[in-house]
Amino acid sequence: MNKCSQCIVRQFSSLKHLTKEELLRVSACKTSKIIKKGEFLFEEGEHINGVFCIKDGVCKVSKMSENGKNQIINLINHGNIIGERSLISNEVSNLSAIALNDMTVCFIPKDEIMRDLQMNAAFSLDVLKTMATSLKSADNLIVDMAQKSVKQRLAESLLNLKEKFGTSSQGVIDIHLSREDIANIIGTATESAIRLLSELKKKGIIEFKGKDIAILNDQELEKIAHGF
Amino acid sequence: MNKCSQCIVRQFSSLKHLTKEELLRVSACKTSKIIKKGEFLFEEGEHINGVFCIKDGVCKVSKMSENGKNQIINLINHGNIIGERSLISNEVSNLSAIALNDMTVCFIPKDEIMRDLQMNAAFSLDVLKTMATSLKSADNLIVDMAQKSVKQRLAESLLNLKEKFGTSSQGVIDIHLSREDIANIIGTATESAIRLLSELKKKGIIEFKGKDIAILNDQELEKIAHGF
DNA sequence: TTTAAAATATGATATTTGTCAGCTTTTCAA
DNA sequence: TTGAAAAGCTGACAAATATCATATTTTAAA
Repeated sequence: MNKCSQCIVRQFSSLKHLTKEELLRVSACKTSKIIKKGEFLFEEGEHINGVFCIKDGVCKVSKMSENGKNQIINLINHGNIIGERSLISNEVSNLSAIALNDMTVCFIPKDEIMRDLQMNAAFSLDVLKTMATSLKSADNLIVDMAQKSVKQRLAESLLNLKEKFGTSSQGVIDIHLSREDIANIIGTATESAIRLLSELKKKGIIEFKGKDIAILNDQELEKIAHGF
Repeated sequence: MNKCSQCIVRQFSSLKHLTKEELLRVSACKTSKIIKKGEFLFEEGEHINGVFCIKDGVCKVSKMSENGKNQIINLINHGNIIGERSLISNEVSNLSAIALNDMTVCFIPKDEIMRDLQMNAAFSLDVLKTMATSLKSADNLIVDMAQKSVKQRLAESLLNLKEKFGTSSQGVIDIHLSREDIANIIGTATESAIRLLSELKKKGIIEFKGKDIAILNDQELEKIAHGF
């Protein structure tokens, strides 16, 4: 079994504040899992009872609206932790997490995390800080959703994806999303997303072949995103 | 000077987890302020350097979008605390807070709160819980903004306002908002908000005279909010 | 490999929402 | 008290977006 002390998640998450002894305990009680592309990490309404450390892969975090449409709230990359909120608020999850590609994750049971939260102030403060940052992005997203046009949101999302996942040698953004997923990120109909992507392509601002998308003109895309 | 131990804010916020000694220290270093209707509690980009306890009054928490339109993210009632996020993330505020009526607030400087966060695990865990809850509502708001129509959002907002602020004897919701503020809550143009309010009035679902708004038919409004 | 299902694409059209203009009512300070 | 400014209201129209229909391409299972 792999040790948590060596894990990528430890480097990038609040877990870096755990002591050696705490890490050993976590190592001892964690379970490892492979989640295949398209499978649920967890579902809306589910008791999670712990947190997931993402060692490899990416998942989309989404929520069903009352209209029956899915909204993707966030994409979570390897190195990150997910599920800590429901654990802290002690409620069933209000979100679903679905693997976008094959994932390797570890599951740490609730009791261990809660114990560390209570005993280790540095850890607890760092989790607090992470949540404060999440709240800030959530606020920004609320404003964007409420006030920006679909075109602006698409432009911004493409830039965010490039920033978050990087690009391959050819400038292709390193994440493969269906048109439906893109639409569900920006909060629009799939057809609208497709149309606007085609429009950006026609204008030479982006290029794509299937799910391989490359941004050719970042500046122009930023202009659109910021409303000039 | 009033003691924090008697304060309404203590009853309803995480401060209830502070010990007697901690409360005394807070009492000693806090400053009291009157904020008049329309004045800023704090502004976007400002270093807050502490938290505000709202003893009386209501403020709107908003953010300017890049399009130059204001979005109201939340309304904060007396008994609550505001400003803890920027304090925790150690950044300038990304939000503005403006008094909707005359307010009485106390300001607790950053150092005192940070000290309590580090020393008092129960307090820190409760702040964590509060933030987890805020994140959940933020997620819900993102989904609503992205997926619901303006009409749905208006219906939902009216129900939320009634729930949050209660009603007077005549069924009038106990908060006075301008049409512009209502529009900025639901994320639409003022004219659209006015039009939809008129429509609801014409259908007998709500009644209003100026800023006095009463819901006559909660069920029907819920149907609209939930998309039936 | 074949083939059915899913994803992508595009046109036509309907609906929603925003914008602009002009008018009335309310508010508030001189 | 009054008059200017702000807020509220409504109509006409424009722009953005959703929906429906249908065709094409891609994917994946048999």
